[in-house]
Amino acid sequence: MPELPEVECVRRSLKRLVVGRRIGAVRVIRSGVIRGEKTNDGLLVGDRVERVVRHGKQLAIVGRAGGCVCVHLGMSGQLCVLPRPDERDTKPTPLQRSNTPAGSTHAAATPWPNALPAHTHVVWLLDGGLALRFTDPRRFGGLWTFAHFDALWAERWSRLGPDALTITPAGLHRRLSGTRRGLKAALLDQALVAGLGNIYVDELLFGARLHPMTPADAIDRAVATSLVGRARTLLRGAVARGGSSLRDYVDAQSRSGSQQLRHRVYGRAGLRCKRRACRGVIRSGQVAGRTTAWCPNCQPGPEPDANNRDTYPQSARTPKR
DNA sequence: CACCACCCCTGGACGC
DNA sequence: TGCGTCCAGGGGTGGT
Repeated sequence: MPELPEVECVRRSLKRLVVGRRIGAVRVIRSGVIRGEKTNDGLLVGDRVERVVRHGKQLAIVGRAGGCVCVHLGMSGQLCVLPRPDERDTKPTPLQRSNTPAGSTHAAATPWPNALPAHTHVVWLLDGGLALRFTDPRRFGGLWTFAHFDALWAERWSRLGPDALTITPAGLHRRLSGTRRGLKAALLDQALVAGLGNIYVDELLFGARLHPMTPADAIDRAVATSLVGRARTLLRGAVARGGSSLRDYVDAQSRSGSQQLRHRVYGRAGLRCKRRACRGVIRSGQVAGRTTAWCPNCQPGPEPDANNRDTYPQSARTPKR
């Protein structure tokens, strides 16, 4: 669920709360979520947070000594900064213990926060009495540790396209003209442009009045320019509203956003098009393997492949506003 | 290269 | 009320 705006909101709130703080200790509850060195060094223990960087949907917490932890929130990941419980509050009770996955080690020499919500995988203890928690029920997200920020770029972020907020019209045009895929598939491809997901691609295509199956290489320079402008407006607006909180998205201060109230097609299958002059009904179907919503009036184009099942009736049953 | 199916995983919605 | 089933979603991988 977190796409560029939500990840940017996490970055900003995280930056306010953790930059300059020292990481005193880390507790790894589920080590499987960490790829790369699972050592104290890899997880910045003993280091001080220098900055928090975002590219596309990914974050990096960079330490002063140069190491960094890349965070991908996947579908349900959260990074939350909270006051760390007092030592006297951290004595595990039977109830709290039952939340702890079997196999986790309770090396309780340090005052660990024990009253952890379910699906908490990693907890960093910061100075100033704060704790940073990584939680992710569905575990589509994860952490990648790197000795240097450059290594994160070399090994991971270089595979991504330009960030959706900084891509140039010429850059997008060139990249789109290199593929015959539909716009929906192309814009979801993080190697083409980084940061867009299912929600914002649908919203962007609606705003630009482009059908999701429009061949990407049919986009001319002028339309690419318009897409870049619309994407910036859409994404910046969403950041200003704190992102889209559909299910469980919150920023590092546990605040939810309100952009979901402005969605014009996503989650609105079966409902009336919000464009005043349009009487259309939003439909949805499978495009590029994703549930896709569009207005057939505002976004004329081919119907999806006849073999694709049309999920319209099912989606219409549960309009998410 | 393009595109597909499949997998990862859980909670929420739904049907009975 | 309670249980089974379906499904969303990003991204990686392996096959066609």
